[in-house]
Amino acid sequence: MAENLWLTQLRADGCRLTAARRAVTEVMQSAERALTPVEVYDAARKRDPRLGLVTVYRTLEKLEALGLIQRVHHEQGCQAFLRAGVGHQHILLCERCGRAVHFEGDDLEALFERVGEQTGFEIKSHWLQLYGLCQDCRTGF
Amino acid sequence: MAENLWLTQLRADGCRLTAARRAVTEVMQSAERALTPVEVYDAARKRDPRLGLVTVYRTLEKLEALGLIQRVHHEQGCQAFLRAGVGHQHILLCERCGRAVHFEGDDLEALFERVGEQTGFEIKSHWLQLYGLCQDCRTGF
DNA sequence: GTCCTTATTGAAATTGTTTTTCAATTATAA
DNA sequence: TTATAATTGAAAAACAATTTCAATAAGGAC
Ligand SMILES: [Mn+2]
Ligand SMILES: [Mn+2]
Ligand SMILES: [Zn+2]
Ligand SMILES: [Zn+2]
Repeated sequence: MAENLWLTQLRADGCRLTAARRAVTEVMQSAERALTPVEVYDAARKRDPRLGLVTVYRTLEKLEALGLIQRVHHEQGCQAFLRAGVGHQHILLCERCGRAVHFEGDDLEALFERVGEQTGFEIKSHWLQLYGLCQDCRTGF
Repeated sequence: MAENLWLTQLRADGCRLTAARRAVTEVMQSAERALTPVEVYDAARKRDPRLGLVTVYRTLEKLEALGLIQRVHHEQGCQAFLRAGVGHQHILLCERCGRAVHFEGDDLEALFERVGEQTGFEIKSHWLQLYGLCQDCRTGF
């Protein structure tokens, strides 16, 4: 069988393993940057030419529900998906090529404390995204 | 005349002051939470019943270009607008009632330093949003 | 105030995206 | 194999945002 982890997860969730799901899964697993549904569609049809866009939407929804991919918010347009990070991580995006990297270790407790006191809010969660230039995009290309 | 600041800014940008712009401006200036274009439309029509949704889109675009309002990204749906913060500020949102508050004073230099070294990225900017419960929503209401 | 120019407007049409519906297909367990 | 029910893609529908365009009206010139 030699199933990869995501497919095993899908199966564990009661899903059938279809050509469509394999194609979308492979695309998302190997993507270095966040992809829109249409981008996933175009890439995945190279593996399964009969694939429909509707199924891409449905599969992305499923993968997101399983925590295998996550939505990436961008200044203009927020419908791109990326492999999810493990545990508590955030994303660092290259402004030029779009490459996405996860990082961890942000320590914001002191900030929460102070902001909570100043505003009367009880801070529950946060959302942090960094932007920059990746190694390749810095050095020539 | 007694024009308020946003209208003055619009005029300085060469805009004419119309009923539509006054209505949208007033709505956005007094909103305690981020509003979608349709929400702005509904609220602003109470002041200018002839207002069209297209003009709401156009006016929001203009106000955003002038830096008077900003887009707020939310897990489901990212087309809401809010008064912009002054200088370098971020947003704190109430998960229950949507109330939005600006705060400042996040110091992330050490994080950037470390993440930059680990990833090879040159960090250019960042995006931070906090979620929680506002005073009212914590205490009964 | 009146006139003139031109930015602005709203309705309608268009475009683009996401969701729903449904009959045909097909993965999987028996 | 066969039976069953999940899954699929096409088409339609719903929704969101943008473009087009003739009518309107803001604001400067007088
Ligand atoms: Mn964090
Ligand atoms: Mn900051
Ligand atoms: Zn790059
Ligand atoms: Zn609240």
